[in-house]
Amino acid sequence: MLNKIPQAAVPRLSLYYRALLESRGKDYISSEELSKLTNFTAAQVRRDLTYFGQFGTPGKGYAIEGLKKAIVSILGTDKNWDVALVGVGNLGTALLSYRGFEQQGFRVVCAFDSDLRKIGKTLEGIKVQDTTELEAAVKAKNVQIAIVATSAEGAQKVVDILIGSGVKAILNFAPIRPHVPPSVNLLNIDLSIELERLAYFLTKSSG
Amino acid sequence: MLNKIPQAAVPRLSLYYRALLESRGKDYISSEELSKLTNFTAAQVRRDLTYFGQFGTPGKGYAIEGLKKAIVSILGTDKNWDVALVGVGNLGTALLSYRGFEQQGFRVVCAFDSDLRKIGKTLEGIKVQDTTELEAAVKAKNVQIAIVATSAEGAQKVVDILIGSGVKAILNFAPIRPHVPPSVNLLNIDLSIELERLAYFLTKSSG
DNA sequence: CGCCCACTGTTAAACATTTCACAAATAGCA
DNA sequence: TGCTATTTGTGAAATGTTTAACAGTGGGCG
Repeated sequence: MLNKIPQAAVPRLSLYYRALLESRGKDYISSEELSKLTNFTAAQVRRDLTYFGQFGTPGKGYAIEGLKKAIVSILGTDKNWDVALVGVGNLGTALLSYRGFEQQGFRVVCAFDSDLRKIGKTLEGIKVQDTTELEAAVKAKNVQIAIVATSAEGAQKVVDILIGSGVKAILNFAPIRPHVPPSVNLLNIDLSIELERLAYFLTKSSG
Repeated sequence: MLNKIPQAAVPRLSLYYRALLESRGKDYISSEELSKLTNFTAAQVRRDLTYFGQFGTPGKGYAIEGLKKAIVSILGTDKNWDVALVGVGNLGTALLSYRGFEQQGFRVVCAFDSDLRKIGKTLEGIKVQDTTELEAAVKAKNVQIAIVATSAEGAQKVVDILIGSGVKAILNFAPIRPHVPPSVNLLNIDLSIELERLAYFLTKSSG
């Protein structure tokens, strides 16, 4: 397997997993069936799966339980990850109460804000700390993942501190593209840009 | 201009625009300078811009104000868009109070939920209506854009109603991939999948 | 006006991803 | 065991995107 894995194959793997969850009551599923459930082509399903290994049985298809276990192990969602949350505004608070985190093995273990009115409050069982304590706390707890939900202004500084504290992956909601070294995994969720994409599509199709 | 525009070029256009906002005090900017501000290559900057037209002056670069106006017009963020919000849970509420919407010409004009405890409440000046009123309200106000922030369970049904009511673009936060006809623009922001991508990157790099 | 310089716009090449088509492999059955 | 029906896994082709290289264009200046 010298082939490099296309970035886009990883989220598709997640979608295959979801489709498998809906396929109760059967032992095997074919790439054809998986393609119908996910709206990808059968060829792509097979190709994608072979990027990560060989999971199928010719003539039968993929053993559903085995494939589910394989995907969970590839994605790493069978492990537990401690997460630091920086920025407890509207979005940060919503993320704190998002139930999906724990289902995927993510546990928010500390939260930070620079707003004095928020520091000291307890949300979802987590006490909000001053951002000045960020580095010490992240190092002490050996946190590897951080979620940045601050304003654009503070975000790069927060990211720098996080990286200096040993964080290896960042999910960034602030509307900037922070600079990070290649060793750090950065994923941007940028609402402004998604809105502009929508506006573009609408403008194009409706004049 | 027979070339088709790569999907990924549109969000890059948004990022170029952001860089231009930071470039006060100059009249012209070169593709080289833009590339440094955005971390793309200069060739890509030029290529991307020509997908949408010819904006530069050889020997000088791009007129900043003119390019800003052009991008705004291409993206359609100079227009005003009325938006319907479905699902006023933690995330929906956070989105309602997100200030970025109005800056980009998006105005949430109605909000819906099926939870009786939320219906009738007023959030950010918007009175939450029962989801049963969705179709009538969207038709009456001729809303073209909807944000879906419901749970996975209700999402497809909500999307069907929205499309039946004339909505042309949907920003979906629910963790499913709704089926929509090709005429409708669907954009998924899927937190679960982003988390799994992060987990994958971490698993790969740290064993 | 004509030359030079800086920079764009574009053609061609490189690279990446997806689709196609089929050989190889397994299960099931006689 | 040998044959057939399925369905995988994968080379090769098609498609799509990015990068590289440079011809052409406009502006500034003598």
